[in-house]
This record gives sequence, structure tokens and C-alpha cells, in this order.
Amino acid sequence: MADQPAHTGLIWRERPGRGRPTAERPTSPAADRADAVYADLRRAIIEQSLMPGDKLPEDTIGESFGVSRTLVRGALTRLVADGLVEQWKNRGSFVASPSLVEAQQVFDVRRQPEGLVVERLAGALAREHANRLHGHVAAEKRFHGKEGPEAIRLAGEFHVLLAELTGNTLLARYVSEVVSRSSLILALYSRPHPSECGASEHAEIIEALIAGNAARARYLMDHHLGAVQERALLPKPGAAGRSLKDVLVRYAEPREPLPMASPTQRRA
Amino acid sequence: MADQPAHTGLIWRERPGRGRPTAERPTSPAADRADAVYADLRRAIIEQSLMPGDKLPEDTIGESFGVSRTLVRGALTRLVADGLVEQWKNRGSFVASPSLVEAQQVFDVRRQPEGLVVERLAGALAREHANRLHGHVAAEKRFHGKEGPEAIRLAGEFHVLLAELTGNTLLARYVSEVVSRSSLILALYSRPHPSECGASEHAEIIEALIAGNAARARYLMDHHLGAVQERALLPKPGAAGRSLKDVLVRYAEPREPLPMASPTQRRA
DNA sequence: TCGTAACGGATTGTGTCCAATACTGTCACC
DNA sequence: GGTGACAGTATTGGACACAATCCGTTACGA
Repeated sequence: MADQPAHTGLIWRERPGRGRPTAERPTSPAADRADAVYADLRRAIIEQSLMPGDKLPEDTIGESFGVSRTLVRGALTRLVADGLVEQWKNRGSFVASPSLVEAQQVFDVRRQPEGLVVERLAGALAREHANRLHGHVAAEKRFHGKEGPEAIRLAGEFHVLLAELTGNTLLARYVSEVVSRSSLILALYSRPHPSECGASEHAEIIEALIAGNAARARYLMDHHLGAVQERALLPKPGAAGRSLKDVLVRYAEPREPLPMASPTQRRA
Repeated sequence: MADQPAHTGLIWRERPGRGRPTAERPTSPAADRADAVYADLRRAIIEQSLMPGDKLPEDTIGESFGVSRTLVRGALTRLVADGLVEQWKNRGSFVASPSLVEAQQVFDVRRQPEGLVVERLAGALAREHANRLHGHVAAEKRFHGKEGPEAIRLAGEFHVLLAELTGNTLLARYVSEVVSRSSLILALYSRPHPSECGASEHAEIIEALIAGNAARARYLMDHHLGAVQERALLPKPGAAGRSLKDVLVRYAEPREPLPMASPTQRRA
């Protein structure tokens, strides 16, 4: 995520042409700090360093990053637009806690843009693109069996990468957003599962795309998303070690943050 | 658009339960002013009172609405997320001017969520919902022949209304966003066309939904969107009264705002 | 013991200030 | 006549300070 997708990464559009006037200014590049706050916060959420429901106080975050509340607020506003953060009037910002219903809706919606992606890409994959995809899957497989945050992030980034290859900026943006939201949902609802078998499913999709079999690619993608959804939303009913809170959280519809329980802060 | 769609209208989520503590406070309700700025700006853009490329100076807008730049900045940030406004570092904000390529992409993407909408709604339309839809179409027909901004707005709101009826918040949000972007594109590229025949197409879709014919509804929606796209992006090549600028604007890829030409301000 | 009301602390909401940057117009020079 | 550099001006970027709101606690009364 070094250079992240254009849609979500940058507030300010670079001016086209006339190459940057002052190349590489040594001091902190002003507006980029705002982007840094946004990117770091976003990544912390997706990697589950910040869990759903965690409080995000403006001043605390500002101190951590060495910026004022103004910039933090801007970053939070953008994260709200991404659906990763919720804001409550006079109470502050929290990492979003999508309800079970909202989670279902996310997966419901997600199949549409992702279906379009594979349709566009089937048979239209440049050699170099295919290589990048294979490389990504290889990276995923290195995490096979583990279930750390990197694994979740990598799995999501595969879908984003796929979408970006279509060249359709808006499409890439939508996919990126639903993927982010899915990561959040996984953090909230999914039980630890032994092995993330997503990587091999990803590989299958790539094969179908290279073969130019649009129908099969769409079928595979649909199945893959269905599998992810199932893993996320249908944990074993009688699983041990399930706390009351874990159960109840699924039924709290408009996810009001718990007033007291919120830890003062969490750092990535 | 009195009470606009939840997703885009409110920064702050209302606290659930415990009915509002201080009912109807007389003074301006603080955060609502920020929402007002956002909503009015958004509407001004969609109704084409503000045209693509128009400059949006923070202080001028602030004066117009009687708020400080802080609130304006927040509203602009949200409009950026909606794709209605572009920001350029140290140059300010402008009404977005999607390129022809981006416009194509918007319509390309748009069919997906809208297809899902009619699929979900086919045969699942409550009587009251059907009535609301019919009422809306009736309102549209009142503008038959005219081509004012209200007509464009109403046509767009039909799609948003449809999406909201699915009950899927995220889906409604996506549709709302692509509809907004489409309005912008219509403002940029479409030639005045004699009669907006969209209303009757909308009526046909409603009939198919009531009949529970999902396939036909999806077909109709697809065709409808195709028709809109064609009207928007394929004007008569030899149309008279076409200025050089009108032509060139279609080929400027990364839409940098013209440094000089921007009118100092436009008021809605 | 429970319910209600008031107080204090903490956090956010908003406005305003100063600095940095880019654009525009003018002038000198080639 | 055209190109380049320079200074003035306007606008934005960011930070800070004050005010408003809300939460949690405590004290009081039934």
C-alpha cells in the first residue's frame, strides 16, 4: 500500500503536466501530512490494530501524529465517507461497527462491482498484469495458515488490485470501499478459521481470466465472495468461549458506541 | 430533497433511542448548519446552478451561508468524496469536470448497482411503495418537454428513491452517488434535447417490478440507462452553436481548472 | 434501596489568526 | 516582438483558543 489507490489516498489532486516545481522539499511536505494521517489511520483499522468500536479522539490522534486537530478532523471525515469510521454528535469518532444487517448488505452489494471487474478483465489481461496478480497470490500463500492482519489485508488488496487493472477509476474506488468494509466485518464477526483458503480461490480466478472465460470467472468470483461471506457471518453456533457480548453485538442495530467501555486510546 | 438520503445528508449520526433530549431547540442547531451548507451546495451543483469548472472559494461560500470557513471546508471535503467537487492543492475547490472517459466509466459502473436494485425490488414492492413511485413519475411528467434543472433532478431522484426502497443503505448510497455524477455529466456534455422521455421509461420499470418480472425489469433498466448514456455522451456531431471550448473540454483528460477563466464566484 | 437532580470533567464544535503558496500583471532584457 | 524574471495580491493550509454540549458521578430525597 506504499502508493495507494488514487481515489482514496490523496485529497489534493496533483497538478498535471509541468512536473512538480519544487522537487522533493526537505521539510515535511505540508498537505501530505494530512494524507499520512488518513492513510495510517485507515491502515490501522483495516489491519485491526484499531478494533470496531474503539474511540478515536481528535486530540489524542493529533498528538500521536504531531499535527493539530484540524488535520485529524479532515482525515476522520474522509474515513466516515469510506464507511470505516462513525461520528456521533458531541461524542466523537469511533471505528465503525457495522451491524449484522449492514454486513449482509455489504456482501450483497459487493458482488456487483466485483462481477463487473472480472467481466471486463476476462481475456483482456496484459502479460504484465497477470504477473502482478500471480505475484500477489504468491505473497498471500506465504501467510497460509496464519490469520494475522496482514493476511486479511493482502486478501483484500487482491480484489483492489484486480479492480485497478480495469482502468476504471470509479469501479476501483467502489471495490476498494467494499473491501475495506469487509475487512471491518471480518474483524467484528468472523471466528478464527484455521486456514485462509482464499489464495487458491484467487489463483483460480486468475486462470479463468487468462483463459478468457468470462462466465467462469464471474462464477468463481461469486462463489469466492460467497465463501468469504459465509466465513464472516456464519460462525459455528455452538462455539465455545463465546461471550455474551460477542453474541449481543450481532443484534445491536444502530451501533451506538458504549459510553464507558471505550478504552481511552489504542495506538497502532 | 427536503429530508435527503441518510447516507450523504448527515455527518453526525443521531443517537438512537432516548428521543432527542432537548426537543426543537430554537437557535440554529449547531451541526445542522454544516449539513445545510453541504446539502445546498450539492443541490446547486446537481441543479446546475453551479456548472462544472466553477470555482468554489471557501470564504465566498462562507459569507453566503453565514458560516465560517471551517464548516465550508468540511462540506467541500464531503463533496469531494461524492465526486462532485475537485480540490487542487493551494488552488482551491472547483465543481468537478469529469472527462469523457470518466463519464463513460460512470455509466459503465452505474448499471451494476441499479441492476441489483430492480432485481431486489421485483415482486417485492409494497403497495405504498408503488404509490410513491407512481407519484414521483407523475411529478416528472409535469416537466415533460421542459429541460430545466428540476427535470434532471427529478429524473435522478427516481433512481435514488428506487434504491432506497430496497432497504439496503449501502446500495442506496452508491446509486445516489452515481446519479449525482451522472447529473454532472449531463450538465457537461449533453445537448439540449427536445423531450426527456425518461418518465415513461420509469413507468415501464415500475410496471415490471409490480408484475414481479425481474428479468424484464433488469432489461428495461439497462436499456433506460443506455438511453440516458447515449443522450449524454453522443450529441449530434455537427450541431450548430458549438463553441471551441465545448469541443475541447471533451478531450482534456486530467481536468485542470483553467487558471484565469474561472469566474470569481457564482451564487446559487 | 432506588430514582432524580445537580455538579464537574472531558471532548467536541466553531471561529479566527498567521504563514505559506500560487497566480497575475508588470518590467527588463534578448 | 517575444521571453524571462520579479513583485504584489489573493486564497488557501494549518493551528489555536474559546464556547457549547454531553457524560459520568455524586448527593439528596422518597
